Amino acid sequence: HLVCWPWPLSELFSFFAYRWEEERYTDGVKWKFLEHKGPVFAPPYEPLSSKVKFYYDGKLLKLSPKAEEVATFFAKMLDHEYTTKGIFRKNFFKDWRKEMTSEEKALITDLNKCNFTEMAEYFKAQSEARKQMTKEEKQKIKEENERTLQEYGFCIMDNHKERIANFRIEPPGLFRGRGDHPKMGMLKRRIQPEDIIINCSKDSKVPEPPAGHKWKEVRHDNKVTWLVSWTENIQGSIKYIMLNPSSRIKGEKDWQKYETARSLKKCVDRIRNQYKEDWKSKEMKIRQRAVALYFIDKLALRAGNEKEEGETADTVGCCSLRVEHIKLHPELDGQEFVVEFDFLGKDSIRYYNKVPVEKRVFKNLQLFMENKQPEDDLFDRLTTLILNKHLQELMDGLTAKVFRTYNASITLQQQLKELTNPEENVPAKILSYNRANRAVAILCNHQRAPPKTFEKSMQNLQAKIDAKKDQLTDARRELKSAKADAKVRKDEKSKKIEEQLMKLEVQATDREENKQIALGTSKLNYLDPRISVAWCKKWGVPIEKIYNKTQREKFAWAIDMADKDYEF
DNA sequence: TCTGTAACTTAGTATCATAGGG
DNA sequence: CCCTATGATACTAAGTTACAGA
Repeated sequence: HLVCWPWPLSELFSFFAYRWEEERYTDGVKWKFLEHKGPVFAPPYEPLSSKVKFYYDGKLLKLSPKAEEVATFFAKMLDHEYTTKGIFRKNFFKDWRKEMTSEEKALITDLNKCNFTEMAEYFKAQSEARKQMTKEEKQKIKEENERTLQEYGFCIMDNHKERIANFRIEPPGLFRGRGDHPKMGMLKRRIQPEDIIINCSKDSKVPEPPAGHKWKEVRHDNKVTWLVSWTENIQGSIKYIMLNPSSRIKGEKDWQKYETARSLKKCVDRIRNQYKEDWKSKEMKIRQRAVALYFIDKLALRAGNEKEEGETADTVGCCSLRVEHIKLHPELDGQEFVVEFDFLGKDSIRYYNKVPVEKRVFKNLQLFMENKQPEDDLFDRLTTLILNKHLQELMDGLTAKVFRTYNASITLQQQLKELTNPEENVPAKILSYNRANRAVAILCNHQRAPPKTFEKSMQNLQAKIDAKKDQLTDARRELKSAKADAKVRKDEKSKKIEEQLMKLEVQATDREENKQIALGTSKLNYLDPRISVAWCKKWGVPIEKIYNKTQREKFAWAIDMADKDYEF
């Protein structure tokens, strides 16, 4: 029979014990049996009704189906700011023209003369209509989605029925990278079965391609975890369909990641002493490596691989920092040796920080910057490969990103110890948890755009608080004037209101502090879940207050494993 | 040993679903 | 009961690291 996550503790342990002891999977074998139904393709394009008009240079023009499809991609984005950006428009227009007939190509030579407004309005009306659907219509769609999920959303890997993460092929559309992306606006082409590589086991039932089509390839590679792959046309990179985080294969990997971070804990002092020594090395290469590692450790910076210029947005990590990204202040606001960082990191999120450093680090940075232009590499003798090779020698499995995991998790554990007040009630404890989580998010620079409705929602909450305060005043007045026999009842009532007020105030504080901070990323990717589970058990906070259903599924292994005394 | 590519994790945001207040 | 604010989920881009092959 098929066993789904979350499985019982005994089974989890016996499974892993079996794996390690019997070495069931050696040499990178990831599974023995894999069967699935293949991907779900994007729905085919439905040509617009002729009532929806497109105008070129003020004149009505019926586009060929291919050109029309691409035009609708642009029309759907019309009220986004980026359709006004030069690069977006240039890339879009170039790719759109490739889809045109020769007649269209000859006629349509200027994007500024294209009028997409009727198309845009048509799609807006469509989405309005979708919102206005009756309950029954919505229910029907929901059931349809559920059927698709049941058919395509699961696979069998070894003895488990597992949820697939992304079983739908990405639909065609216009590419919008993050930040200043040189390829924004390019056409992301439609993926056909002929583009798809299927991966499954030899003894499984191979998924059928859609009628009249063939797969590009069917392979049986059990050294990888993906079920389906295709090559995307913007960067030429490979996209994969893989399993959900709740799956055995992902959970096991996640666990392993935190175990590696815990082994760093055991030797981090030695490594820190070593890189401090290396600041004095006579070899420039070693000094650069040591200063970079110090940044990675202290500031939780990413490794910073080299990137191909012009292919992606101009972002950097530690090893790819340029001279222009830091400023040295021998003295700033009463502090000595301050380094001011200002650069765009992953997803073009700005990293801005002023950090006092050891004198020796400061002097080294001055040295690295000597006779360089702003656009030159700060660490010109260093790459992530060199750094990771060095780290591998210091500890088995150590790479630059382990420091982020380690520092995030250890920070959570410390902060929880510091901030949790045993006397406080559950909502206050949860505020402490969120504050500990927040300290990590700040360390890892996990930012978000303040929600559009932020101000309004704060006002609403404040109004609720004010109303509750009035209610409390009334209740207390009633209590005072109440007769002896009603006193107890009235007192309970004010107590209840007090508690509600306190809850609201905690909520307001939490929300305010969280305005531009995203907690989700660290919670999902950096914090050893066993720390949180242990904290919940220790303080009697229900785990549901910390992890929602999906998160509990992802961290099922940790929920089973950790007791209240777990130490990262 | 170097380089390019494959594999897999990490990331923010758009969209969807639903709980809870009016 | 309906509506909307909010949390959950879907989506897919953008990183890191492992690894194959020249």
